[in-house]
Amino acid sequence: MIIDEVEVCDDCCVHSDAVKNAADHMPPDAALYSVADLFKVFGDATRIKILYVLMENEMCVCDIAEVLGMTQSAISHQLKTLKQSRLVKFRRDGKSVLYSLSDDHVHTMIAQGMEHICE
Amino acid sequence: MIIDEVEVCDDCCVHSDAVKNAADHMPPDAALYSVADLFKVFGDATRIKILYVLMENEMCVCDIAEVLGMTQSAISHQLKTLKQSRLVKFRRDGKSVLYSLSDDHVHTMIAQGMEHICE
DNA sequence: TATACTTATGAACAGATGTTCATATGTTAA
DNA sequence: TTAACATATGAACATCTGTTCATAAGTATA
Repeated sequence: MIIDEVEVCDDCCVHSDAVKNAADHMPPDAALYSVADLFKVFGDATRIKILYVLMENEMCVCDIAEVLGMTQSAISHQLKTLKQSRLVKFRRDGKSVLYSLSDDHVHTMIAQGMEHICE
Repeated sequence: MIIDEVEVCDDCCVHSDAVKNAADHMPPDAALYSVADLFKVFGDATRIKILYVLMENEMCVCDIAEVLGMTQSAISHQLKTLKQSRLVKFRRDGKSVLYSLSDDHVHTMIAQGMEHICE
């Protein structure tokens, strides 16, 4: 049996009502890709570390680099990603740029993740 | 000034107390990598779609494949990833293997993510 | 303005990731 | 047991991703 160019089994198609139901309750594709992209941002140890550091203090780029033992460039690149996802905000303070967490979602998200792996 | 093989600025090192504080409050590296890995699993649209489908019904592999319009192989590979992260569980039912969500963490995590992108 | 300092960015490279294809494994029914 | 069905898996391939290196852009001080 061929449906939408994809070959599927016959017995399973007995569940076609379930298939239909699931398809109907699916959020729009754009939303699904957006959430996936958001999680992708959390899906890197360096970025998680940066977020943890910023939970303690507002911090400049080179301080973060020092805490993590990484280059300024690497941190700056990652901060750009975090900015684009609106997970961190920033303000200029003289020569430095001070980064901090955008809102409480970051706390909540990470806490939720930690909870899962600690079970 | 050189610290730990990484060059850092001098002015920023005025914040060395903040640096020290942040470093002290950092969870162990293993935990950080584990959370990142968990988020990485959520960081793919196909896997997000699979999880959404499983919110509605317990489902077999080829039904999921049909809903998403993807090959059985692609879905099976992704289900393996989801199993390894304990996000889905499964049981055999005759020839089929029925997959379902492991626990409520999945709901909570995705809801949290959705909330963030909808702001 | 000139210099030093802090951050941002583009290109390049290596390693990771998702899908496909072919096929193996496992289950049921004839 | 044999045939048909459902799922799992390994290898290969193209794409994506994170870091490095070099350097540009922006800011403050002499």
